[in-house]
Amino acid sequence: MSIAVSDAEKIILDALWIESPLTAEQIVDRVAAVNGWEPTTVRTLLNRLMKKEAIAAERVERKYHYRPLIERSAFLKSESQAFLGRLFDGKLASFVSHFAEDRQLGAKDIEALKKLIKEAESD
Amino acid sequence: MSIAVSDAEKIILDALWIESPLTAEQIVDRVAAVNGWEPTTVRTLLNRLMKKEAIAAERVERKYHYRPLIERSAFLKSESQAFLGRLFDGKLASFVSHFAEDRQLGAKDIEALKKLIKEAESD
DNA sequence: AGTTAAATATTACATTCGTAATAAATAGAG
DNA sequence: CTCTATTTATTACGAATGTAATATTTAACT
Repeated sequence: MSIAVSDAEKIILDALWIESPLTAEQIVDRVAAVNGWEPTTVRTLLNRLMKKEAIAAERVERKYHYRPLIERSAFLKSESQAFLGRLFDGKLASFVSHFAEDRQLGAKDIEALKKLIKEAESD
Repeated sequence: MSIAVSDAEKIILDALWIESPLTAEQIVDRVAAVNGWEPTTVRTLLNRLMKKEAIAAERVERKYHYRPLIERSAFLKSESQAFLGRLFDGKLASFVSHFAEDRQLGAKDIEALKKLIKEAESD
């Protein structure tokens, strides 16, 4: 199975998926204030992601330049599968069905879904 | 926000959502072997769920009879929202879209989605 | 009433996670 | 060459989780 990335770690990855490589300092700038974190917290998360081999770093003079080793789409895929497996027997349809029963399906969702279905059918 | 239920605890809840009330012993019978758990592990999980007020128990002579306090559908709803929020900006369509891009959208899913859309539009 | 068996309650212990503080290394300033 | 500032590395610590072992209570048997 894939690498386990915690919620806090995912915030770091998000920054790197938007842009990479980034130095620790740049990552601090992008995520610390928003999440109410101290810079050291960000460093800890970077180190944990390194240990998990979810990111890699290259030393350029004094500083490390970090980049993701796992792809965003692969991550989303595995997280989605884990979610559906855990709660909906792995079936997307079950999930959407539950969603609909609960009236969480808004007009906008319906429009978006229609479009997706059309696309999926056309190719 | 809702009660935080861990993965292991959810397995206990699943058993109680299928049938309740159940005694600790009955729950052990239903989940211990399948998950490779000792009976004491099941007791621990029951106690934790009690503390979280996710389940309740009534003592009948020597034994407790457990029943869920949170509903399955409410649990699924909150977990679904947490999932979508964490990974897809809270948008169902984004999730499905990612699914489609990844070609994980099967014919059956499409059928189910169409049906749901029809239902959602009709009422 | 004392002993045992069954059930519940308490305690344990390693890992992961969130959240950092502190220590060490090293490049540049003087 | 020594001091300082910057950057990285190590250590910390409580809560939650997975996974149980042990202790206590209590009903029932002798």
